[in-house]
Amino acid sequence: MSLISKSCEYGLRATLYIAARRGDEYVSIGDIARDLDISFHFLTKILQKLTQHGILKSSRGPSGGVALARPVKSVSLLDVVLAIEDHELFTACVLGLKECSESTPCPLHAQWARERARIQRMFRGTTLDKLAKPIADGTLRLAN
Amino acid sequence: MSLISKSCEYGLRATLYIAARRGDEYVSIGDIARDLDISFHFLTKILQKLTQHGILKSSRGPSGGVALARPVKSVSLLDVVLAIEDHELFTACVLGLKECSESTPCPLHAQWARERARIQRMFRGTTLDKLAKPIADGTLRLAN
DNA sequence: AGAATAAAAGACATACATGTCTTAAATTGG
DNA sequence: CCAATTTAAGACATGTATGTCTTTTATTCT
Repeated sequence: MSLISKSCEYGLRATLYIAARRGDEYVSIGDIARDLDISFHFLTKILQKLTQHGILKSSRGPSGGVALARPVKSVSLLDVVLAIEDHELFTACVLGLKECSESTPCPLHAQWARERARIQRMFRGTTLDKLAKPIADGTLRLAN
Repeated sequence: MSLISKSCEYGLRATLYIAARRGDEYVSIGDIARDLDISFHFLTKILQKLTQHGILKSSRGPSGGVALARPVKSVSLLDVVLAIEDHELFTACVLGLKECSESTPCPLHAQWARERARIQRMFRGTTLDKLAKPIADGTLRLAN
């Protein structure tokens, strides 16, 4: 398996792509799909979720597209992940037990709880503005 | 998504179950499936993989079943995970890029590489013997 | 040897994620 | 108003993980 779904990967890459292009100006989904080599229609549905969650705003018609609905600095990767992924990512038992908590732990509960909390902090602590510049200037890339 | 697949969850729980029953004596897959509430035929296929990887040994016929092929102390959870899961779990890019490494990193490479290494260490450092006792005496459980 | 037991193997079915395609609705510019 | 553009919405197809069922093979016990 993988930590996050393909939908989530696409959503994160697209959001970072938008942020790297100033964020406040509309970018067409077709452009994003082409540059990031993602299926256009599939990406459209993913970005719709982000729009519905208030992370992106959209505009139809010529010169339309999607843009960030909030300041780059105020959007974390966790916001994007939670808008697309099931919330259970950071709460579910690593062994799949329904009831797994401090009081009724599975054999790996303590160790896994620590790791997933770290991962969540990693996503929460990374805001779009921190990555936008190196992406914009080509230091970091969003596609192969 | 989840960190590991259901197959992997089942494989880990079954292996821990076997370890908690001394490990060296054969346990029928039917018993494991019943106690852990896992589909019998599905579990059979998963445990076959573990047998093929030399983690379990099996015996057909009456009083047969599966048992650990090696001492409990020498089997780590990572051994089980890697026998079932794709090896890419601990190497793949979190954003799904094919080429993602120190030299050509994605925007999250550095941070994710650190986390996935920790998770791998968690699985590698946890051997069956460390969990067998608390499971055997009921302190920790493998099913709801 | 024969019957019972249990893993091995593989066909088949189901669920869900992913991907493709078509139509509708909204916006822009001439 | 009309044509072009672009998101929205939903039907449909494909792929993969998961789950079920049947048959085969090996082993044990009588």
